[in-house]
Amino acid sequence: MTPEAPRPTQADRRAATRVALLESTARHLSRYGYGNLVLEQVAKDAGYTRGALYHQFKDKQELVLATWSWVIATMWDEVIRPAEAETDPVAALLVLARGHAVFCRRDIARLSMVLRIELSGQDHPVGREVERSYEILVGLCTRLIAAGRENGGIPDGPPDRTLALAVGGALDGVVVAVSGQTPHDELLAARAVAGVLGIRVP
Amino acid sequence: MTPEAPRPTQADRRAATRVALLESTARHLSRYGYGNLVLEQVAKDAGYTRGALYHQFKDKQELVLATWSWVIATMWDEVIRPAEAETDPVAALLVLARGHAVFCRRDIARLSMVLRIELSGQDHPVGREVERSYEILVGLCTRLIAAGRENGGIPDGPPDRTLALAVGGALDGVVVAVSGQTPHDELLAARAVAGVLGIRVP
DNA sequence: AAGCATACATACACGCATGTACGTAAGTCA
DNA sequence: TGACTTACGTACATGCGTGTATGTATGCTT
Repeated sequence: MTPEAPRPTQADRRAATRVALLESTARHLSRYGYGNLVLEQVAKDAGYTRGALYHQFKDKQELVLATWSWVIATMWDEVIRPAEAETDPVAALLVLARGHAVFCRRDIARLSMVLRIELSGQDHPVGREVERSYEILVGLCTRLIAAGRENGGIPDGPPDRTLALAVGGALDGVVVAVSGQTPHDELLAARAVAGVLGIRVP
Repeated sequence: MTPEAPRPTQADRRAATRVALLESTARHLSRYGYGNLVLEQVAKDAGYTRGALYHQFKDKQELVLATWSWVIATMWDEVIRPAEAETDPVAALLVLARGHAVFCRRDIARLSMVLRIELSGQDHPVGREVERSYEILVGLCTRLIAAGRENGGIPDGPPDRTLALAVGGALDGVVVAVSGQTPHDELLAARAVAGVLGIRVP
């Protein structure tokens, strides 16, 4: 028995509908992108109307930003943190690859790529936020690659940052292409990353 | 001196306008996708108005389909044909990777990925056509992989087709991520493909 | 050179999605 | 229990993009 009251309070209702709307937004966003996202469909898919949506979120932009933060937070817990726990940089990068593949087995798989593809280079708040998150990830990869090179685990070649961008791209690309094809997705993601890094395939 | 008349005829004008519109469409499509494609911007960027555009193309859909065919034809000549000329399947796949990277140095780099991401799974004529083209490419990769496995050049692992999908995804992902970063793009594309295939990195 | 066709521009009608204003029912607290 | 707030639905206004109808100038034909 949870410490929550058996009879749901208003705050509970609010939170529940919020999560439903965020999940629905993530699904639709990953399928249709930002521009083609239709709020009526989002609300309907969550079991509500646009009224509920506009009651909880100021506008489309805020809804999407909230969804993005929500997804990123989840991804951070399930993918980034385990990778950071590794001591060896190459191991960390491979854990990242496998974790991302597993993380993307959900319906929200393509969300990150869709938003980056659609809004990168645009002067859009959502695009800026997405790029900011991605920049952090690329920074992490860049540092791991630099460490791996000092370590001797990663051979010389293109600049660290270029390599990091390629790692991210290959990873996203593979995962989107074979999304859900358990268990090959994990292996192939790891292989793609290893290949880009120039190390022996695992 | 070309065999063409020095004074441009109407057919010449029409063809020139058509190419200008197709090029502009490819650029805008690759940046904004299909849904966010604004025909007034496309026409303006080509130096015309929507009037010219609707004079040459029935509607938005036909314009995009024409642009797609045009891009695919170019890609076929510059990427697929050279790859098919190789006798060794692994060599062919690596030529494909490098060729795609070079091909995507243009502004139209992300076009294929953008359209696939946005329209795949939709019941959209453009989406169907894009998937059809992509399917041919995946089929080619699948056959090359099967040959490479009989050959002994590619180790066993995930099904041929799954591997082909991963190859395509990794390739697109890398190329979009490091697009234009000559000469690293070529190397990294080849490495990603090799990694996915499970062969020693080139 | 006159008449017709072509290439392109301009102006208008329509649909669709967003955002907002308002209405209603249920929950909360005195 | 009654006043007030919260959660959500409904209805309307606005903007934007597409498609179409019409206008104009230039190139072709006889």
